[in-house]
Amino acid sequence: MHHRITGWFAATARELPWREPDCSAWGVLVSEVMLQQTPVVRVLPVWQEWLERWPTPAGLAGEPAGEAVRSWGRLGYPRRALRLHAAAAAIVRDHGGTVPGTFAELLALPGVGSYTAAAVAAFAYGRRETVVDTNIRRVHARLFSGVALPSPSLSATEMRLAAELLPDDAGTSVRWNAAVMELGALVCTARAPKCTDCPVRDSCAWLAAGEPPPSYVPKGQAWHGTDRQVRGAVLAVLRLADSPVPPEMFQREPADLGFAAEGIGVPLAALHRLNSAAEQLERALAGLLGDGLAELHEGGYQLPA
DNA sequence: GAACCGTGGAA
DNA sequence: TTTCCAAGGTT
Repeated sequence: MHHRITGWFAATARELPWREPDCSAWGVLVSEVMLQQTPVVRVLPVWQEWLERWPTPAGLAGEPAGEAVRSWGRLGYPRRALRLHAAAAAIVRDHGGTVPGTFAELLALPGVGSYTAAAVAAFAYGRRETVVDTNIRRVHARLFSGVALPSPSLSATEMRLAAELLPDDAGTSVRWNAAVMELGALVCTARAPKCTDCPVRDSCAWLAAGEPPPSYVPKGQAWHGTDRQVRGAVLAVLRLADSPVPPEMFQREPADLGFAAEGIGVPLAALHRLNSAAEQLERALAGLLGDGLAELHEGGYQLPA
């Protein structure tokens, strides 16, 4: 099993910049955070820009948090940008500017949970870590448990299985982690898995069981009409604004604002098109302030300085 | 454990 | 057009 999957990986793995041998641990950390719930193709260009602009944690830590949020662009979940900025500051303060290499040290960084800590320790430092992400969970679920999808939340049983499967040798374990993840991303996908391309289809418990459907229906997240949608639209305005945006600008028709809406007219119009209640807009603004994604300056909203 | 947090491309 | 979901983390 290990040989077949790692052999497949060696032959077909994607060339990604954060997988290059000369990629720094900082580059790996940035990639892992950006890849949290965001597809590779959308991360690639933003990652390149970040690493050119901030090749070290100190570079990012030396700039306002708002610059991290602004350059995050439309990757989504912008709190990740804020936490990456905070992580950079912590790395400078507590680790002399060098990304730490142990699971525990990494886990202590803002925005770094058990997956990201294990992934950075493994992929940046070659350590033997039990890496479990959504891809690995799905592969294990099908291959060994014979079910279409893993349960909604990560269980101790799954962690135990992943730990047992991990090769003893550190270098081999790193390749194993990356290979299973890649298999889940490219072949053993959530929808329409490409089983004919799978190197271990002969051993798959799910295929052997006749591809039984999922035992539960994943409930999707609502989007239209939600606070999140309004937050996103407000933040799109703030990213483009080069001066504080007065609250009333979020309420009015952009056409009525005239030259005042110069530069932010498009995202302002998009926000207005949502036609959200004043109460919802206030909730979104308050939420952004509370999360540190925005701050008040001379009566207007702006990205954190 | 559940809720919440963005965005865009594919099916 | 709507739904699904992508290298999760925090509260």
